[in-house]
Amino acid sequence: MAEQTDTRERILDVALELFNEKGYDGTSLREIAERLGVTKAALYYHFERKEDILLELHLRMHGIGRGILDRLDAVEDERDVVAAWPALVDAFIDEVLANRDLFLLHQRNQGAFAKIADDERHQAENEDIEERFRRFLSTEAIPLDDRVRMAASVGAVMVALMGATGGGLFGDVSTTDVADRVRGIVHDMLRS
Amino acid sequence: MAEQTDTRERILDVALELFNEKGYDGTSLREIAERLGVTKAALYYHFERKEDILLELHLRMHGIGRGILDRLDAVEDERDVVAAWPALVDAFIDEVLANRDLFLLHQRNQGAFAKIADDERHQAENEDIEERFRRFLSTEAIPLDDRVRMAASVGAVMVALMGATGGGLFGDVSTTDVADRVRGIVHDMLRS
DNA sequence: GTCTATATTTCGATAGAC
DNA sequence: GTCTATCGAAATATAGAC
Repeated sequence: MAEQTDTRERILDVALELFNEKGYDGTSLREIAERLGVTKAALYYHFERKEDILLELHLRMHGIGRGILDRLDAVEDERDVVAAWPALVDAFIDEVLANRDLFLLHQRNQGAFAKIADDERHQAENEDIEERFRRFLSTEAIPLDDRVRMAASVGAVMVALMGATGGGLFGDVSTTDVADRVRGIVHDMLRS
Repeated sequence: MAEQTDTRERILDVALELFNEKGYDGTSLREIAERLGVTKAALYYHFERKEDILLELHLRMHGIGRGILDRLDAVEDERDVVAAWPALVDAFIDEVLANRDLFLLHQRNQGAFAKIADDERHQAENEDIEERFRRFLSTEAIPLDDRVRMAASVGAVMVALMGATGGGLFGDVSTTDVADRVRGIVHDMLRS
């Protein structure tokens, strides 16, 4: 069985593609249906609203971030977070490499996500991971310099690595090659 | 005179606000007009098309980036770019501090900008600054490690500094305080 | 589950009075 | 320079046959 009930999966795949190409708002259900080879109405069998497609993709992104943040929460003393950070960044890099499209979606459609953030369905389950991340970076028990370093390391990974995988930011260089260098650079950045 | 002919300026201000809140595509002219206290039709007296509002904001962003990139082009030998980079990042930080909303717009609406990039009006004058930036990072005469460091430094500034100014990423810490630390961190990052 | 309609809303844009 | 009124297009969403 299963055979073709994974139309739902195919919808999500195509939607993710198109949302990254033209943005969430700039993508119509008609376009998704056409690229998928079905009609618009078929999409409504699988998702009640267009929003729900974006929401599901958001939740997957959420699951990825949660694994990392849980490891952050597991650190007993807040001041030990700094020591734990390099390993977490490595995990983050692995996730970015494996789920680049999802991270790209999140980065490029913050406006659309902000809209559905108010939604009950969204607020119910999960606490926003960005919110949890923010709380860590507001912890006064951690020296400000370390907190800025942690935030900066995330930005460094995002720009250097995401640019390398998708846009060929560095020309014809293998992604793993760039990833290794990013790891080295970020680790250096984190030893204050 | 001048008195209220700067409705044009107010439109741009409100549009920049809304584009950052809900994205370019997610913002309707009706919303802009409402927040401004005028009607939709009034907007069309100042701008022929919705695109033109975005385009004007884009051109301002462009003017900012051009100053920095020109200094990059002024470096004779490509391999000296690495040595010149720290000073350029400092200039970049200054611009981000002074024009945070414009940088946010550019970061959050890459898709919308890509659409108008094909436009004749846009292509005429200026070559896209991101394209010029990309070309530098593809220059094989510069060691890959240095190029990744340069890209990473931009990401570090964007996340740490933009987060600090807008969202209070680090709690109640002054922006200039964060900015100084970002400078230090990025300079460290750039001495290979 | 997917289709052919079609209802409903909203958007960008224009015309013309003031 | 701003308004009211409206047009045409495109979008989301629904109804009902198959």
